[in-house]
Amino acid sequence: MGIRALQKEKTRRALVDAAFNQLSAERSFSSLSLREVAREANIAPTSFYRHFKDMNELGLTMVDEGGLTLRQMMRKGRQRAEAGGSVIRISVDTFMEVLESNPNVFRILLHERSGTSAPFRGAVAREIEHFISELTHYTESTTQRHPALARVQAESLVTLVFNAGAAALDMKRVERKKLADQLVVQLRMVAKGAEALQKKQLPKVS
Amino acid sequence: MGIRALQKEKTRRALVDAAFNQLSAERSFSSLSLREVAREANIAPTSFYRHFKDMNELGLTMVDEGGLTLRQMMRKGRQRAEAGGSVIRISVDTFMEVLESNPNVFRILLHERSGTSAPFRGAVAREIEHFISELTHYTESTTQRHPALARVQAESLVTLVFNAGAAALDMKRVERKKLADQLVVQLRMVAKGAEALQKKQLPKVS
DNA sequence: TAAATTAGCTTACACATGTAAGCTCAAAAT
DNA sequence: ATTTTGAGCTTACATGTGTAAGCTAATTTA
Repeated sequence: MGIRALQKEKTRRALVDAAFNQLSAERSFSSLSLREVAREANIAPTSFYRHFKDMNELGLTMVDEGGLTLRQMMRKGRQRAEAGGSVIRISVDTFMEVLESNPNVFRILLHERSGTSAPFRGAVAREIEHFISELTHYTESTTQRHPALARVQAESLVTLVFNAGAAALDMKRVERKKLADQLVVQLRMVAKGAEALQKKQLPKVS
Repeated sequence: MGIRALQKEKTRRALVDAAFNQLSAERSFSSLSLREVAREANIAPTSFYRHFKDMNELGLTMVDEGGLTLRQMMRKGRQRAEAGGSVIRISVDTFMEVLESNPNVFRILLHERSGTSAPFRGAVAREIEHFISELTHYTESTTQRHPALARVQAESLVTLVFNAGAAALDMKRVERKKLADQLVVQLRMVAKGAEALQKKQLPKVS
């Protein structure tokens, strides 16, 4: 990589990081202006265009990058669970830790999921689909769950986790701990329910 | 009511309606400008202030009004269910009908729930709390569910319904029908799971 | 009937935005 | 060694914004 391409990559990262750093509970991506991001990254507004066609392109990059980050960290958490213990409990704890250390990564997914840009909603939906898909396969491989049911179960779980994540963003540590406990109950409830539905549909086995 | 107060009320309604009508998949409340809303309502921009302190006040009014509308329609649906049939099925169908005829009422709740204004998030949270509360009481009165469990169950149900509603907004009738069916399965799953957890915690009864 | 109130108007201002045009000068290619 | 490329810059412009100041005219109150 030439010295030139290297510097370009560095500036591009500065732009992405600047955008992520400007996100907060009070500030969504769509409320950021090109000029603000450029200012934070220490480049002239018009230089922005050397890296992204427009703000949308930057935002979509952030969604992709964010989804990837989140999935990687959740996978790490699942590995932790292989050593023993409740997968649900450990996954929830991992999720909450990720949320605490990377709130803005989760924020952009959360906000743009119900945002006003169809491309953004699509990008977030794709990321969530990855979560659901991974979880479906995990469930199929660790239980005797019927594929279609495993899928519905995974969708429910991911929905509940994301919803709790959204609530957690507004909370302090102590409340968050309580929320995590409630989430664990919710997830166990879904798991139990899926089990029950499975038995109902396949009574011949018992 | 004097002829003057009457006209004022009429203009106020025109403002609220104008704002609701400008909402769409591509347009959130926070992206509306005071001038746009005033234009749509056929008044001068500065006259807006005769009715609302600022755009936030208009928005919070819309959230309150929207939440009320939604709850009223869901209550009507529950009455329909008293005549017989699955409460879950009928409630889901009612919800989907409401969504189809009042998409923007749901949109503002959905979007501002994860928006950038704490007051808005609070207002939406309060509306959702009403839903959860009503559903918790309903569950307690129709089953022998433990209060705390009924609450967690209701939270899960409302979360899943809202999530499905968000997805439904981007869909056409046929897809929506499929989504409704999946949602019914999810809700039954939660109900079954709650039942199972209840029996587990109170094995002495059986 | 006279005075007070007020919904809605017009005009005006300062400000932030996206982005077009065109320059510079160091790195890369020839 | 010379030419080409391109990342980043400065300047400039048109547009939409929130809202302050102050007028008008019709309703309401006294």
